Amino acid sequence: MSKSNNVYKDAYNRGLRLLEETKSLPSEPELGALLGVSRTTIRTILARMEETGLIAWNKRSKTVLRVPRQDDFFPEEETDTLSQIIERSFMRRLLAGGAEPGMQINELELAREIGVGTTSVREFLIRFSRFGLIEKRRNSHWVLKGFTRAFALELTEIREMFELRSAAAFAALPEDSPVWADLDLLEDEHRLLAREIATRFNEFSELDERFHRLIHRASHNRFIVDFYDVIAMIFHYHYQWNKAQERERNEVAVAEHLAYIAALKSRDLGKVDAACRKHLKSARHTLLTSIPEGQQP
Amino acid sequence: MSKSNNVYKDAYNRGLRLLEETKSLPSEPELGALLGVSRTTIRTILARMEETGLIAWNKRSKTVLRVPRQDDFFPEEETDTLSQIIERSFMRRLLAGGAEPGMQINELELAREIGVGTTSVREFLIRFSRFGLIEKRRNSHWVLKGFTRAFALELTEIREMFELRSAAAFAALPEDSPVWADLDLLEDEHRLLAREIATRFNEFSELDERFHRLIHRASHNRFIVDFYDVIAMIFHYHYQWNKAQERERNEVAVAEHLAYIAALKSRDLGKVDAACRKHLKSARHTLLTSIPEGQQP
DNA sequence: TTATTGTCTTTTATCGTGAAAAAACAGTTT
DNA sequence: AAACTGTTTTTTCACGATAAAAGACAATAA
Repeated sequence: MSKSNNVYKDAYNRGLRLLEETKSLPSEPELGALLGVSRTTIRTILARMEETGLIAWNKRSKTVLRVPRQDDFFPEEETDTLSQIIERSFMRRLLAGGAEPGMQINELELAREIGVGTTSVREFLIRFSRFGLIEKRRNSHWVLKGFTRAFALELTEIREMFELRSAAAFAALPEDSPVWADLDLLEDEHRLLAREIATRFNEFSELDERFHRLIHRASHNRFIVDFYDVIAMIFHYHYQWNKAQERERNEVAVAEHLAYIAALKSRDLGKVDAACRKHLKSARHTLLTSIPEGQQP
Repeated sequence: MSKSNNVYKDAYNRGLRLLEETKSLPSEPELGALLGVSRTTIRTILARMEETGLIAWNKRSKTVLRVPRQDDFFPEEETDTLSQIIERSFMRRLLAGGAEPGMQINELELAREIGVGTTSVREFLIRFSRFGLIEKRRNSHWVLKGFTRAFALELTEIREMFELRSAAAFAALPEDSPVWADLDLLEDEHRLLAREIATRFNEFSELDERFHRLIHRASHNRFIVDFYDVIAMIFHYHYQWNKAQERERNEVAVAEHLAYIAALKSRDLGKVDAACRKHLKSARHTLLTSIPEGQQP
């Protein structure tokens, strides 16, 4: 196998959802823009849709014949990127315990275990190295630095530095900047979530990321914006392994976000600083308490 | 060709220099530690040294027979890593002009031009992407963001944030920390260079990097330490293309460093902050004035 | 018995190759 | 003629294979 066709499969699945809404599909370039793939892939999708009797396709006319059934969709797991598969697998090992700091990482073994080529694993490790959890020894193996307390402290130190600066930049943005509308929308979503926190608390992490990314973007600094990838990645997995008091934690965080948003809207730099600091402090606390004890150096 | 033996060649060249100093070489493991390579490579080196009549090798005894000549050394260019070759080639293109921001980067074309496989180029681009000069479009090509004024400003913003913090951490280090001795040594080197600046001004860049890395290390934060790689990389190439007033610039910088060092030794946070700010300001100015005009967006 | 050498095994670095996906080009339709 | 479809070319992505380099193990010498 040289390259999986997950791009096609994922786009196909998303394309199926379009069939539920319309009686005929738009032009190929339009579909390409809609699904974010090339026309080549669109044509492969259309070909299969025709084959399975979902549409009648003749040049410009693409008539929907029937609504897609559950078994028309490709299985979820076949739509993942190789790097997503590798990352998940790698993080599972990392968090499963037994992954002590200092331990060496074997490309070949990882590749065999996950069932992929070594090149993909290498490329993943290179990409992953910027998160600061692993390190390469010159023409030799990788070393696991581990998700330790030191890591969490170093991460949050930078995060706090960057976010305080971004928040200040945000508050200083002119009245007519479109970000204020974005902020209003996010505020509404927060209020809604706060009201239904009892049942929807697990939707917070996604909202959290969108909120903080909006703030960081105000810095207009690529290094600050990019650094949020590290935070997002850590929090993504952190949310998965630390379910203790998830509802309570998220409830507190939503309230802090609302206070933070109010401070931003007030444009009062003192208030912004205080609200930001308060939220970051509790975020740091949450992260620190969740570090597995076995991984202390 | 599947893998070049540059590790061997480079270690061999460094090994030759040992022959000039001693009459017999130490054990294989010891040599390995000395040259930073495995025993396998050491044995290959010894085998060649024996073959070319440099040493007599019999088990433990490795007697030096003659001093190495110039033609015993492998050519300099054969000792480079592939990634060094690719980086140099890539940067040359980037700085040669005609590399407008937004331009797309072609892996295959790069690989062909440099005469290497696509895998190596891909891995280089992934590694290089953390410098913020290029960006990947999801399952498509890379896009050049370019060495623009915006880039320089974003870079220096972070640099200043990080260095001010590191410098403060440095000054707060206890009396008995070994960094003070390192600082003393660096101070001496600065004084020496200041005295002979007329002839040795081009040695400043290397000293500059060592000095700033020492400071950054005091932060004890991997993200801060790692970020210096971005700065070092930019300054490395910056020094190559901007030779205007090099002597004057370096003379000023050496003086600023000495003031900075004095401030650190005084442990007076106010003085440290002032000296650091002053130096960073002139460093930023130097960098900004050197940005090629043609690359403004 | 401990470090060192000789030998064998494993892992990393790099390439060429082939399928998936993108992009370019050419011919059609409205 | 502008946008679309059909066709061809190019590029990206991922693999297996292979030489370089590292590492492990057994045999040996101090």
